[in-house]
Amino acid sequence: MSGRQGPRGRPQGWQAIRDDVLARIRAREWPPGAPIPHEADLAEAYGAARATVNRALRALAEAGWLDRRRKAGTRVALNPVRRATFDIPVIRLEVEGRGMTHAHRLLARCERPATAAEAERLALPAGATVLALETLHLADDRPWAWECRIVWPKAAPGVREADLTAISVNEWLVRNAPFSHGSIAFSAVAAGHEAAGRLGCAPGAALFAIDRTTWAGPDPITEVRLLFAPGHVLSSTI
Amino acid sequence: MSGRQGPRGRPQGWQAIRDDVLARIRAREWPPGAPIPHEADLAEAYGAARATVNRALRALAEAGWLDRRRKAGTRVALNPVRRATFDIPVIRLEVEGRGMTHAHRLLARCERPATAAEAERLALPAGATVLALETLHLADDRPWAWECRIVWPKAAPGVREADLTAISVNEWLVRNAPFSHGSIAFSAVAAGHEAAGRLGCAPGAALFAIDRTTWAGPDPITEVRLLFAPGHVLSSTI
DNA sequence: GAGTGGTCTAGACCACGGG
DNA sequence: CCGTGGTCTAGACCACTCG
Repeated sequence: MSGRQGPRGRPQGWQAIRDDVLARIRAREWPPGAPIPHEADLAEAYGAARATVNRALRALAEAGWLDRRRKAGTRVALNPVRRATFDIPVIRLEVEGRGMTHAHRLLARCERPATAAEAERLALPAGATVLALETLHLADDRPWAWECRIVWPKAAPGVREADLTAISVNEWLVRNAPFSHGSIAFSAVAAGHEAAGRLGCAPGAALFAIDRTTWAGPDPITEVRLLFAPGHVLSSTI
Repeated sequence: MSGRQGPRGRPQGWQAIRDDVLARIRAREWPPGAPIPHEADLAEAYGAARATVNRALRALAEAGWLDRRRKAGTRVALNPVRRATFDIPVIRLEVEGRGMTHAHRLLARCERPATAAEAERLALPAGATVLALETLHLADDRPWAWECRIVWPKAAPGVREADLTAISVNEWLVRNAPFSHGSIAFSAVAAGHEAAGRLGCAPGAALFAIDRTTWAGPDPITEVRLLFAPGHVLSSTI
């Protein structure tokens, strides 16, 4: 996403228009809530085609700076909602990306009927059998994250036969069971006795938690809770 | 981002192409790492202009499904990195969006020289004076989040004169000091005695923390730590 | 060097939704 | 109703980068 650049690294084309419009918003030339000129007018002003202006304004709208509506026109967003985006990599790559060595241990693996609560959350048929897995991820031989997961084998064909000691479930699913959508939630929880034992920390320690559920169309693939060892930080730029 | 829809809600145009390509990726017709046909070929196959195919493929590349490089062509991404995006709204709107009433209390406000650590993190000139603020956000009269912040008035002109009891610093800055970039980090921390007192929880309770620093070009605007009352969950869809 | 994606243009049609 | 943004087309030039 570098974009065309001029002699001194200054963007050209639609990116130049985007930057100029953004500069005017920042300079309060077009204050929050105010309408900005129509695409056609801007196109003439910039000496560009309307499609080029459209490209620039669309980028600003996607970034939250503009509100665009047919007929109503384009306005500077009242509450410049900023979005933070996080990549969700395979845990192994996340660990390796921090310069550490990753390993994992499959602590438990069993097939059992889904509990009533699980069946409801995942819209599973009554009495469905799920694969329950517990994995400990290590970074440089120290506990990194404790992963508790259930998988619906119907939506992840082959998972029963996979050697999940060689490749972590996490990675197997990423490669073999692409999902269409899902939900993710971040929170802070106190370590229970079991988590404390797995992660080698004191009971009650503050742990960063990620809960994630993924679907392939109407079928649930997996539901997982990740508890990270104390001190874990998830960061990004905005 | 609704898109043109056909008779039964099926996307048309570039979105139809995007969905079809995505379906083929999911169906392993084009497995991870494999090249997909050139834009020109796809345009002919779909009976569309190349620009339309380009729009579809660009959307898939932005979403992480495809890797595109000039000359090398377009390939299915090897590690389908998924991104989670979170909106960062004004706290008041976040609270109200959950159906509660928001209020805030300015607990402390003082101007003081930046500490050495702050000056280094924020690249402030030696001896710079910052505005230090402490705010408690309430939802339905119960503690919601405790906000500790420093602001560099030079980058937020007018903040000294603002009545921060009427409008929270958070909101004032969003409206009056747009930032160009910044960093954000999520973590879990144990409540100290002060935080426990502010948030009305037990010392040592697991709290969800957000640390954020924002800049206007080369100038730092503000650095803030938000500690949320126990049980806070940040969720999103992917 | 040459192939591929990135972008621009000029013109056109159309869906949406404010008034 | 009808203005505005959303999208499509056909053709063109160009930047990047692989071989």
